[in-house]
Parts: sequence; structure tokens; C-alpha cells
Amino acid sequence: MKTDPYVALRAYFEQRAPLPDAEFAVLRQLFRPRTLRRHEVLHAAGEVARHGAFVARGCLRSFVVDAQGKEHILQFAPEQWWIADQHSLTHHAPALFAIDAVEESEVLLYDALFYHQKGLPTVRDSELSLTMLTNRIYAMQQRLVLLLSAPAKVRYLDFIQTYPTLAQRLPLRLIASYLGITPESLSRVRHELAHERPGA
Amino acid sequence: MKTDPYVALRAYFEQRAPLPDAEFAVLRQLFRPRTLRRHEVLHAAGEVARHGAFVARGCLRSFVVDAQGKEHILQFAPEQWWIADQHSLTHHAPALFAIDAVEESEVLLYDALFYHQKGLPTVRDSELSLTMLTNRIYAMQQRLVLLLSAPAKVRYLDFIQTYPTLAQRLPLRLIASYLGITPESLSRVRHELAHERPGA
DNA sequence: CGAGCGCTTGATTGAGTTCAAAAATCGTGG
DNA sequence: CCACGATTTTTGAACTCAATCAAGCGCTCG
Repeated sequence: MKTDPYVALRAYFEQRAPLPDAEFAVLRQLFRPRTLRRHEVLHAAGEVARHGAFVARGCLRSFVVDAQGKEHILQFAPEQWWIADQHSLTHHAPALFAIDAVEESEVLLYDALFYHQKGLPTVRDSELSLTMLTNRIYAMQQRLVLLLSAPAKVRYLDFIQTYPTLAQRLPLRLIASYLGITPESLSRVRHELAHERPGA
Repeated sequence: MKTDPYVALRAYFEQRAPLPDAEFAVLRQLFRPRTLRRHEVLHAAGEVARHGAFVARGCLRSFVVDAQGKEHILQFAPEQWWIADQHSLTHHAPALFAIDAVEESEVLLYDALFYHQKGLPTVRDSELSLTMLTNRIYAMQQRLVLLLSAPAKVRYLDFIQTYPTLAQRLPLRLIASYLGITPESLSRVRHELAHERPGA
């Protein structure tokens, strides 16, 4: 057990506010560890999602496949991110999108109950799920604005800012899918940038 | 008082599950009515948002203004919709976007406390705010996928489906802004559609 | 009745796609 | 550890959708 996922979870909470052992002991019971190999799915589109995940190591993504068979990536979830089809989880409805591992990953699974946190005494965070959802909305808004207003090059630069590590380790075609452009276009954008700013 | 906004709010809840008078009595205290004239703002971008709104009549929108001075509409909120900058509300941070009235509107304002619903006994909905946020995410996801995958014409057709009433009553330039295209382009899209399907 | 705003229409331009093929990289089995 | 096939990335050329620039039309409202 070289990388204990619960240690990563604890770190996540501590980064935000001190968390007494007792409270964390309760919290951790809501999670179950799992390792995912590359390309292994958490759930497919159309299935009812039974779990969301906290990513302790690696990277997951959520994505849809459109009528033309093209994949569109909604979210990347590298270390310390949450990922889930909340709608499917809470309403037991078929998931709109699939979630799979982009790399070998270690995650902590939680289920629908987590959002309500009935058992938890205070955990200071009946707000926890609210914060998670609010952050998710915030991130999606940023992305909407970029898609509405900025050309591919700017969106790519923003991506590098937002996910510096991912920009390195993910294959170009996944990044292109996230940005909403073709791999060919992204390749060209990179080419241009390499010439504009030789020191990068 | 021909249109009591609280009646609209009550209707909203009843549509989802029966709501005893006693519980609604508690709930309604979290809201304060307000009338907005066309173009009147709830808050500007950069201000700390103090309220979110339930729209009883009319239509609000949230939008950002980009570096080139162009407006981008994030959300329309016609009757029975909620609209707010949750991030700003809950974190007392400067709002990322502005909210104003597209038409003369009647709304019920709520503040940050609403999300926690401390005072409320059960209201069957400690889930209420969770549901609201989850629905918001769901809607934004749909829109992201459309922006990533579909050309302007398809996005417009989807808009008509999703907001049949708005497609009628909103000026074209607002719809264009929402769709992420220029008014000129939307005009042409409409022209094409009128010819393709003469019976519409 | 004129000024201004919103919508349309046209001509041109440009960012990004598509199709095609070559070059580079990766993974796997021998 | 190397070699080979498969997948990724790059590069090129033609094309397309939507943006931009520029008039012109019709309406409302002041």
C-alpha cells in the first residue's frame, strides 16, 4: 500500500479546514477504494450510476458519444478531483455520460447517500456536497464562456493554465476532444505556439 | 396583486411533491418579493451577489461581458426557474457574471442561508438545494455537449425545443448570444429553416 | 416625421474541418 | 532488447461554416 487513497482524501479535506480524527473516521466509512486500469469504466452511458469517485491517483474523465460516433469530454478529474454523474446517482436515472480511466488510477467510490450525509454529526460540512456542486458549476461556467467567446488557441492556452500537469501527460487527441476541436487543429495550434514563443 | 409570486412558488413545489401548508409557511419566509423592470439588474459582475431569485413572471438572464465587449449569455430563467451566482453567494466572492431582467419580471429573492435551510424542519428537501444545483449542472452539460458537437442550426432547433416560449418572445440578438453565434448568422439559419419546413 | 434600433441580405474573409498520407511513437510478443 | 504493427501526431490541400464588414429595410417611439 504505497499510496493509501484515504491519505489523499484526508489531505484534500485538511487543505480546506482542519478535520479532527473522529470526524474523518466517520467520513471515511462512506468511501470504498478501487483501482482502475487504463480504459476501465466506472459506468457506461445509459446505465444507472451507482458511484461517484474521488481521484487519489491517476485521472478519470466523463464523456459522451454523439450521433456521429465522436467522443466529447465533459470533465477531466486528475488527483484530488471529484467526478460523478450526480443526476443519475441521485435520481437513479440512466447516466447521460460515461466515466472511465484515462490512466491507471486509484479512486475512492461513494454512493448517493454521500450527498445527504445523514449519519454525519457535523463534519462542519453539511456544506460539503453543496461546495462540491457549486465548484462544479463554477468550472463549467468558465468553460462555457471560453467555448462561446474564445478561438481554439486561447482555449488551449487556458487549458495549459488550468491543468498544467494534464497538458503534459495526456495524449493530444483527448485534449482536442475536451477543447472541442480536431486533433489536426490542435496539432497546428501547438505548432504556431512553438514558433511564437520559442521559450516554452 | 393579480399575480402573487408566492402562488407561483407554491405551484413550483406542488408540481414535485405535495407540500403541507405548515411547511410552506416556513419556506416562504426565506423569500422576499421584488419587481424588476426591463434591463434592471439583480447584481453586476464583480459585485458580491446577495441574492438568488426564483422567477414568478418574466425572464432573467445571467451573462458575462468578454474582453472585446461582447455579451455571452449563460442562462435564461423564465417562469419557474431559479437563477443565481451560487459561487458568489456562498463564498461572498465577486460575482463572475451579472444577472438582469430581459423583460419586466416578478421574482422572489433568497439569500445564502437558503442553501443550508437550517431553520427548516424537514421540508422533505434538505435535498432541495441539492436538486436545484444538480439540475443546473445537468442543463449546463447538455449545453456543453451541443456547443462541442453541433453546428448553429442544430443548436437553434434545440433551443426552440427547450424554451419554446422564449424563442417567441425574446429578441433575436439575445438568442444569438445564448447560442454563441452572431445575430446575422441566426437570421440566416432562420431563413434556411423557413424554406426547409414551410409549415413551421 | 425623423432617428434609431432590430432584422435581413450580400460579399468577403478566416478559423477550423475533412480527407489523405507521411512521420513518429508506443506497446507487445518473440 | 529488438522488431514490427498499430496507434498518434504531423503536414498538406481543398472545402465549409460562421464571422465580419457593409448596406438596406421596416418599425417604433419620441
